[in-house]
Amino acid sequence: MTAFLDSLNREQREAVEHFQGPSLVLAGAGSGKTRVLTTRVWHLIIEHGVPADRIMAVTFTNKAAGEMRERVAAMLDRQRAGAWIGTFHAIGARLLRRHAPEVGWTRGFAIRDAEQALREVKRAQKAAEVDIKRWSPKAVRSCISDAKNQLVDPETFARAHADGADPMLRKVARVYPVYQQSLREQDAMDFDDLLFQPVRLLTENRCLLERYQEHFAFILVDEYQDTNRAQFRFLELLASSHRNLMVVGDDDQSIYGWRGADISNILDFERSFPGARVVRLEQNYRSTPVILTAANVVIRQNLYRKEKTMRTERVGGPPVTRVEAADETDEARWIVEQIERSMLSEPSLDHRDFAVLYRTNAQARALEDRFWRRGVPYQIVGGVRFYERREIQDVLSYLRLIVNPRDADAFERVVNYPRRGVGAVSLARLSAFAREAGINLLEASARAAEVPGLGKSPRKGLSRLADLIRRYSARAADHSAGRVLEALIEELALVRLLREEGPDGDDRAENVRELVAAARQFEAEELLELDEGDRDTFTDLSLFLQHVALVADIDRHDPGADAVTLMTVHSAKGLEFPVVFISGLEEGLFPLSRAYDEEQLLEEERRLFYVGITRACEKLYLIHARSRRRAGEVLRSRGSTFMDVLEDLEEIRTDRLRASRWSVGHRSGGGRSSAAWAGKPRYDDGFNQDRPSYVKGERVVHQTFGSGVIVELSGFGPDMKVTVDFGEAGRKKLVVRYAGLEKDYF
DNA sequence: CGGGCCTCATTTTTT
DNA sequence: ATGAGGCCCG
Repeated sequence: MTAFLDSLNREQREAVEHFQGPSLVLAGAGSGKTRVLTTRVWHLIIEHGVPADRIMAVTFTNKAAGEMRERVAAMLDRQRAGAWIGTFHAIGARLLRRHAPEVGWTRGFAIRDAEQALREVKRAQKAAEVDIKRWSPKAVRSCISDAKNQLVDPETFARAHADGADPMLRKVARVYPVYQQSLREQDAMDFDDLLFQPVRLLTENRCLLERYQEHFAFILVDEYQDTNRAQFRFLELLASSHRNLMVVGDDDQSIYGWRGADISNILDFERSFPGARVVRLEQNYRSTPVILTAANVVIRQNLYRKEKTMRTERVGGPPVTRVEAADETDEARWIVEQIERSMLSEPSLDHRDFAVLYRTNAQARALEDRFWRRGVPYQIVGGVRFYERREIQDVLSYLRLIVNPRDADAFERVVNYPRRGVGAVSLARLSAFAREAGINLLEASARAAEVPGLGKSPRKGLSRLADLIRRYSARAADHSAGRVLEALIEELALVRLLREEGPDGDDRAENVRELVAAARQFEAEELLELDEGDRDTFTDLSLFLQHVALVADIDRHDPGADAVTLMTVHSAKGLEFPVVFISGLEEGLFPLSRAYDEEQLLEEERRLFYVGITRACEKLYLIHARSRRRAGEVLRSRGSTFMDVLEDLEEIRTDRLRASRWSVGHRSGGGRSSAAWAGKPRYDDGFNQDRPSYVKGERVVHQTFGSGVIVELSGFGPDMKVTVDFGEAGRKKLVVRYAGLEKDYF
């Protein structure tokens, strides 16, 4: 039994054996933190006799949760574990599945994904008469999301900003309450509600809070550096009485600041929980010292962090290789060839041992093209997510409507697919009727005959739809999700419909089939792990939808597949590969140009680079291209300054660059030489006299915002931005090359 | 009401 | 470059 403890180093053991009180484990990359977490759960159960279900372990991804669940179960040797292990969102949802009525929803509430939420924002903007063109729904959604993550409810927000100085916030102050009201009417929550509403629940219900404080005697949190305000508050509420809270994280790997993650949660943990025991895990078990040194040197550039240096007992290792390519095609070609070369010279390597990481999903395209053409197996994680594909959303919307007839978003998606002759006009008439009668759209459809002004075909289409949903709702009561899904697809002849759509139809039909398979798999595996109470309360179909709403694309990554992994650096967090290529290491791309504005953003980009480096066990390649197509334009670029601090690099140029006469005498960093192969670069350097330059205080005219005064300049070259005060229209930060500004000479 | 054409913005990362 | 969304016409 002590075998689990004996295999740990001193610090890991200290963390595992920590019993009561708060504790902060600063776990560097590759330091075995998952092992520490799982072993501690095991230790609490076996050594201290804590009942498994009184332990809550929170992770960042479903995948991490699954891994932890498995490992704990394995250690406990088939004793039913029963600990609450999951993401904040999953755990929040689980609590709400029990108590939602106390905050204004039913227990069967639907969960809106990002896209559904966006449509909801648009509807809310229309209802609140906030121009959708002037105020981008995406920006509004992100404002609302920020507010929820800061635990600001619609009323408080409206009170604070309705007459505020910021025009954007003034608009959001009108939209947010409408948006939230609409969600509630449809019995739906967005992702942020899964954090926000549990906090409300526990704050407003003293009794319940005490019950759960008592129940969750021990709380463990993974990836603590990525928690936001709402998550912190959730933990604080539950842990404030017993303070048995262990958080594990690495401030150097905090890369979700843009999503509201607050790095000060981890930096200030000792202040929030005085007396916390701090354990540092600085021993790295993953990478060669060469790679580790590179990582240390990079992250040391950051100021806003807790000082630490990862060390390893390993020795040697090949140098980090810096590769310069001509453009993204050349870059992709070189990477694929290098993988083939490596596998030839090192027969023990499999495709699965390689990963190609990049900053933005758009970069996957050129890479995929090359892998595909060379016939090298690959798997891409991220990009267009499976569950967000149009055909999948269409089918899922039927299921959503079957489970929850109040779901107007699902209704609108489904009402005219397949065609039922119901367009915008009919829908408006139906909505008006429904509103007047105080019923939902589905009920209104069942009474289509009474709706004034409806044409013959919409009338017929609507009552058929109502009938269809009614039949399937009945069927869902005693049939599995897979069966319901299959019957539905059959009845709607969806496969044929998709096939007839054209070239992509077959793929789409295939995806729909994959969805059926996913439902089947859910029933065979995941369903069994759920609460018995939940399984009694909800239909299988409802449980399937609850599950689908919370799976991310990274969860679909199969580390065992015989394929090279292509993914963003963000997605790669928590993973490791023997050989890692980080591609697109260019100024403006990695770091992304917008990060130049603020030191904090730049530090986050650097942490992201650090995360990328530390994914590699044996060999690391850093690749940059001299020119790259981005959004239709060819941009010239130079190697990322992030690489400048690295020493002892092996430096390579691709064949194509060597063959090009332009590479002779090329001044690195200058980026002045115009290359024949790169097409006509539109932006050469920062000193182009054809481009207007701006100074503070200058007057400019913008097409929509009118005349304004420049109050600030930032960025440089193609990324130059100006902040302009347009008076009535407010202050805007604009990218010069897109803004189409003209000088205002009065 | 639906199809096709045109414009426009996109260009970050995801539970 | 490419896709999504809006607008107009049949």
